[in-house]
Amino acid sequence: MSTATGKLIPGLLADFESRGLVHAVSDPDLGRRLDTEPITVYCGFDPTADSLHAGHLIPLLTLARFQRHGHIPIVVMGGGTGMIGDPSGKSAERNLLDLATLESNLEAERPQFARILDFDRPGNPAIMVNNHDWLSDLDLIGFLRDVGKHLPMSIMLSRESVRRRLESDAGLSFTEFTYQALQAYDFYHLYQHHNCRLQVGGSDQYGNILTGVDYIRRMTGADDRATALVYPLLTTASGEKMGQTARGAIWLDPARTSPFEWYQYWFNADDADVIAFLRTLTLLELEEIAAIEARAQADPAARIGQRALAAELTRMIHGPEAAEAAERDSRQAFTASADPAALSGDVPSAEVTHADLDEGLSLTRILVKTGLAASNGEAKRLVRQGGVSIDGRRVEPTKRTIDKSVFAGSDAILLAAGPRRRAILRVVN
RNA sequence: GGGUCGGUGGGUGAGUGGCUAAUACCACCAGACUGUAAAUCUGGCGCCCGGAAGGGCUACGCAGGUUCGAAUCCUGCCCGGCCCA
Repeated sequence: MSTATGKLIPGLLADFESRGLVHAVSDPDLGRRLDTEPITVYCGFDPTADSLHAGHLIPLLTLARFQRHGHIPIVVMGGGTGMIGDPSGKSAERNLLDLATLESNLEAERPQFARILDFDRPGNPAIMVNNHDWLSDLDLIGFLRDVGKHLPMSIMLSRESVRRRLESDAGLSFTEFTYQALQAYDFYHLYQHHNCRLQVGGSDQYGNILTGVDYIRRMTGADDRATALVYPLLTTASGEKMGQTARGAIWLDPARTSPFEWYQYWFNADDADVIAFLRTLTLLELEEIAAIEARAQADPAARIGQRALAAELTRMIHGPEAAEAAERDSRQAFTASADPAALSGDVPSAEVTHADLDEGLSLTRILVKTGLAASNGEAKRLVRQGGVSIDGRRVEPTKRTIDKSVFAGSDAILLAAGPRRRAILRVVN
């Protein structure tokens, strides 16, 4: 983390391996190369939303690890390829995004990258480029002659992502098929203009990246090789995509996923996942993680791993103050004698007036208003099933309304829905 | 262009005129047990109104039509698979 500028720290590939972050490497010599010279490495991101989400943490951190070891990371925003859509890992043809949307998404994500990568680091600053800048210059005939000519059809067709889609009912359009050619061209462009020698990505990208590696070799004939390094696609112990919930992705943007919710997501990680998450999703040293693991095993009920994971990730994405607040809120909101007035604004909340209270409030509406239930029906169900409590006391399944008596003189109450969701209801005037 | 098969709720995928807000599995939610974990068991899982009983609305690619009644039949269109050209 605190490395002298430009100084190379050896052992990077071994560190990746120890963390379980190496699925495949195309050059067996990569470890040595990384230890002897600074290498420029890139990873592509498709700006499909106006925020990054938890699924982007691994690629983001991968680049950060390179930078901290003295290498130069390039973030390639897929402004051009985002208009095409990568078939890898997708079961259906993707919606194409228009340029204006991509541009605004890209701008929104830029500061999120800057939280993890240092764009001003002396010696090896991170670089961000948009592949629209060069892909949009390509003309069809030039592309077919200069790029397409060097891409063997047999290899491109044999790619797992392509084959699977061709065999599926969804099919594959020429446009999507072309994606790997554009990605190959990206790599070549960066090889030429930024001296980029390595591309990293998820294992589903391996074929695409190798297409680029081959293309560069054909074009340059150089033995200064372009290389592919891919990490395994992480799933949770129950086989789910990491960072996805039934209600959708969890986001880095605090307006989409509050720091409290972000903290809670990681706090709720399964025991079976938590150590792997610490290794792959944080920059904590392996020895430190091993120490956490030992303590966690000695006392699983203390959820030491989850605490460390949630704290570390919240600090990384939202900063130390937000992390401390999330920790405090979580401790407070999940004890029986919680004081709702002491909770920060990051805990979901809603407000009612004294006049509302005098009339009597529909419990159903309050649950919806605080976001604890998505619809009135869901809220009623929740109450009927005994899943709601107020200030630590179970609400009777037959209860329909609440009045000022539940506030007992206070101006806020803590609502709980099930074991792991909390919200505050405040009275205001 | 011709033929043929298909498009169902978050996912997979049944259903081929009323018994179907729609089988099953997964995911998800709640309860019990726990540690804000896992496993297990129980219940639930479109939207609105209602304390409830119940009622209303919307939904099976899109638009029309037949019928007392359609996810199911007919016509046209859109999208996709496969075969032929």
